[in-house]
Amino acid sequence: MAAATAFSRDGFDGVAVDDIARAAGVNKAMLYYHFGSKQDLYREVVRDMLRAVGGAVAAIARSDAPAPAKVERFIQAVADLRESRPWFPPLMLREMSAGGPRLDPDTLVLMKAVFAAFAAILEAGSAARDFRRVNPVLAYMTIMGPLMMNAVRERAAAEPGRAHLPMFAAVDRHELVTHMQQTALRMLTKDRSR
Amino acid sequence: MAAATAFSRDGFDGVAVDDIARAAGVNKAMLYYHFGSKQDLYREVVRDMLRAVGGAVAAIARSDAPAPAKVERFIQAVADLRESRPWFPPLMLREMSAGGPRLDPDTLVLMKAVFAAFAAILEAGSAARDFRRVNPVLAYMTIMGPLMMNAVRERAAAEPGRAHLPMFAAVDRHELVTHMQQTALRMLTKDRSR
DNA sequence: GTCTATAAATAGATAGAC
DNA sequence: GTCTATCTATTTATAGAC
Repeated sequence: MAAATAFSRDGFDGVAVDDIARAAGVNKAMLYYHFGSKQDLYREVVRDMLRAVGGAVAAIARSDAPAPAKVERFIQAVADLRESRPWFPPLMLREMSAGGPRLDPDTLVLMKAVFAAFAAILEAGSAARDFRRVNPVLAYMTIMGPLMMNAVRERAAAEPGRAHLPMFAAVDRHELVTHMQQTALRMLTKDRSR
Repeated sequence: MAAATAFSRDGFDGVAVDDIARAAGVNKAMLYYHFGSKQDLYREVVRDMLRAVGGAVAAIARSDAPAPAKVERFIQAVADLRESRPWFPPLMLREMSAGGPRLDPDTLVLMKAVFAAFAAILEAGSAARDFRRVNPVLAYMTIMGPLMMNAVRERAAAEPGRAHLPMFAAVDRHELVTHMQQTALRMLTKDRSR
């Protein structure tokens, strides 16, 4: 979706509907005909994203793998979603930074489902004594935060004249996933077996 | 600074210079007289923020505490900066999400200093064999990511009609800092003695 | 359904009085 | 240095032809 790319890069206010239309190969009146308003178009983009994330995460939570494997797959899934929908992290972080003024109740339900699936994984791990008890909100932030922030870091790194800065050094995708899987399990497990 | 609050909430394009002026108790022409343009004003806000962060972090890196204590103080300092400058996390995440189009070379130097100080802490820890070798960029993301993302999560949680959602539950500041300190050290240390 | 043209509002920036 | 008034460009949104 062209709108998703534009919104994630320039923000809701930074994008002109005209530009979205041109990028999508239609004209402005078409967008208004199909979506009603700029805000409705934006909401559709956010919802599509949240449905994708929620679907993937819920499937993992429902599976019957051990909880540590579920956490590893959760991290892999979020990393994969970032590949298939590059606008996911910046759009999410922008919306949260703004205080979520364009998150209506229907969209909040979708966000809620994502977190609920993650929390269910933690709960399963605690019940099986694989995990110690951790505040699920903090655990969620600890896993999602680096994945989201690294994605926008790479976005900023891609601009010209940045590559030489150490903080914008390229990080291999597999290295990122492995690091986050290890860190997450170190955070969650009681013993030192990993 | 009123401009910082406005930019962090609504983004560069989402704020009208008129609104910033009103919030600051002056008029628009005054802002242009003193700052030249909206972009220059924005850059001053970002630079002020980065100078504050860089100063705090560099002081910690320079101190002669053991590396694990430095990491703990780093986390505490970032959490404190978020209190004294609430616009810090959203402004940072927004700018990175946009690809940093308003980060000029002088501002990048300030960003570079923050990361350099953090990397120096890691290096000291590795040299003293307190830490295992970890990609410093990933370690930086793993610590900054949750702190930044939790800050904007709380911002979104503050909007009306959100408090009942589990993902917007309040998290005690001390609990956040303690959790991040523990998680960071679990990530960095070879053994699990903590 | 798809387009062109345009209305109506708003924004960044400046001129010029004091 | 500080203000009011205004210019100019841009933007969301819609009217109306086809």
